[in-house]
Amino acid sequence: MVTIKDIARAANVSYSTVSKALNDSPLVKPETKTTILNKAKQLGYTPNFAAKHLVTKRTNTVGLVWPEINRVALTELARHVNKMMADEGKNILLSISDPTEAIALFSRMRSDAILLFEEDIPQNQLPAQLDMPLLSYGVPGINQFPTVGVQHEYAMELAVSTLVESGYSSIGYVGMVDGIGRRQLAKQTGYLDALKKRGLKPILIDTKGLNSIDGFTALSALLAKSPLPESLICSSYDIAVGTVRAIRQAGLTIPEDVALVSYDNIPQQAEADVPLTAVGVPVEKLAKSLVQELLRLIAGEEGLVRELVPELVVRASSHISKQ
Amino acid sequence: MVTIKDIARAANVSYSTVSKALNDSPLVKPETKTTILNKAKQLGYTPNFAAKHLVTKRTNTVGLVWPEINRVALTELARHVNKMMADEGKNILLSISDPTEAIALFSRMRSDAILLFEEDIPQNQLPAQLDMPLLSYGVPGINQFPTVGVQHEYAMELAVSTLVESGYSSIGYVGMVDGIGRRQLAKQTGYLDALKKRGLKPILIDTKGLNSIDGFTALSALLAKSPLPESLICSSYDIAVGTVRAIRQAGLTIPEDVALVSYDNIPQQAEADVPLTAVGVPVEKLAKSLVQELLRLIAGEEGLVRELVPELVVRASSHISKQ
DNA sequence: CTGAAAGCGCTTACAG
DNA sequence: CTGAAAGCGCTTACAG
Repeated sequence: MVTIKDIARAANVSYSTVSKALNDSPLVKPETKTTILNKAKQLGYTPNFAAKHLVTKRTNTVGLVWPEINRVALTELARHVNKMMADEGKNILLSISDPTEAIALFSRMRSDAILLFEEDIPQNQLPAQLDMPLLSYGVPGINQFPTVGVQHEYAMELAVSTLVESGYSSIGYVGMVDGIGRRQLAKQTGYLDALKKRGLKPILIDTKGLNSIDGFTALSALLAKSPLPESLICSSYDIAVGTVRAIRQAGLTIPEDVALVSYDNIPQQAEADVPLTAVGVPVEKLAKSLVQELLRLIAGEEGLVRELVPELVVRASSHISKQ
Repeated sequence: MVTIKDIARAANVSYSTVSKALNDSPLVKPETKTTILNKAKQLGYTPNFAAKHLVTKRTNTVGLVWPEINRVALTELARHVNKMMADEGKNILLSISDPTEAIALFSRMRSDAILLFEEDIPQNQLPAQLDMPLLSYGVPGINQFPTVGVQHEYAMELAVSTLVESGYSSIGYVGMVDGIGRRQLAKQTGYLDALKKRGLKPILIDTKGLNSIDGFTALSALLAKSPLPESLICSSYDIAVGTVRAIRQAGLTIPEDVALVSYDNIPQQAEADVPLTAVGVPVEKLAKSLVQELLRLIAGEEGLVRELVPELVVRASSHISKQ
């Protein structure tokens, strides 16, 4: 591989001058700079990350630990974070290995920071001393590192409240009910609390899975044996997609026959078969918050636990058109 | 961060001895080794990848370029490759950036090799000179780097042939028909050729997408207006999942009312609602082949273009139980 | 068996 | 503006 020494030789300067030119230092004469840059391109020079890192102590790399790589909303979030970090000159590198191994890897690589999409890593599964900031996206409480989370309970309160204001008192919840994963559990709890507070009867529809097809299957089964509630809250975008299909399949109309509010504030909700009313922290805000926290942590500032406030976006699916 | 010099100081030896001990060199006395290893653990030492790489010229890292991160079968493949490379002491690092950027990143990082899951990168979008082996998983032909591919056409021949042998002459194809992506196109071509060869009439059912829900929607729409073909070939596991649901939803039985063969040879096929007959290169074989090629390339051997031979696994979905 | 020395490819004070 | 020197954290011949 070509190094700055090769360029130096080709351009007839010292390699420290090459280094400065490559880093666009004002200390080098414009003409020299041009010559050097040309030679570099001509030789097909690619800077050596490792060597640079060794002296600068920065890798400009953030490790993302995400063994699952699934869910539309999480993928969307990863995409935004990747893009926004790139704009800051930081590269996201993803590992799908077990969290413990992935963290060890990023530690050896001296990533500037680690971002955890895996929510359920107890403190004791972490290396005893990790000289590296770590940020978790998830539900605070299970461990004590900095976390960006979402007020899932409040999101459900918003969802229930908009339906109640529209006159609904029969409100079902479509989601994975057996509480695998703290995020799912928090949503469900929020729903139950919001109904209880209003003296309404909860109707839990268990999807037994998190894919759109699971939402579809649960709703189809329900439709086959009993009428639907007047309105439904879907626990995620994926679930909502399946739910909508099942409802339309049965010849029912949204929102006329059943109103629907979906979790996950992502643009895809607007492009569903029926534009979906959604609650959740807008994915751009979530990504921005993660990126800001990451940058703060990298800058050596104190880690925080933050919970972001969900927002409600009303679209056709929860709004009954008067005719 | 603690370095080998810190350990040397703590263990009262030179840091070159520490280096040897850490690498389990036979040149260092067992007792000294033990002392050093203990001190290292005690101090929470993590080796610095960059420094090591700088001298050894190896990063033991393979970059995976996969902007999409979707599809069950691809995720399954990534998981297998990740695991098998880990067993070889190599770490897979995934980038979801644009392929060009991702490749540039892995180039600066001096990955030992790059694996492309993105199939459609023309040669001219690559850096002029990439001093690094690159392996593509996909359809050979669009570029000229080493490729591991699948004989999609033969897979479809297998699928059609097993159905024909079971007595079917009405065989539909469920998939994304407008040819986005060369993998999809190859499957479709294989199907059309296999039918043509037998003088059978092709029936293309366009899913207009690659998610399970797209398969479901396409089948539902079809069921609503006309009877199904006697048998169907689904272009992927995701599509098959949706297809099966739609068929059962309509009160039909597999394989009695419609026989089904699915693409993608992954264990998940056996666990579908109906165990699915599947064609494709078994995912472990595919992963093994990718890993072997990668290791060969890393060892400096010549790059090849290989196409693997799909296999047929017969399960209940294509087998009519005589009663 | 142990240690001193050179060097991997860079950046960055420091002289000139 | 340019270059020589030191040093980042390691490995690996080479002496002892």
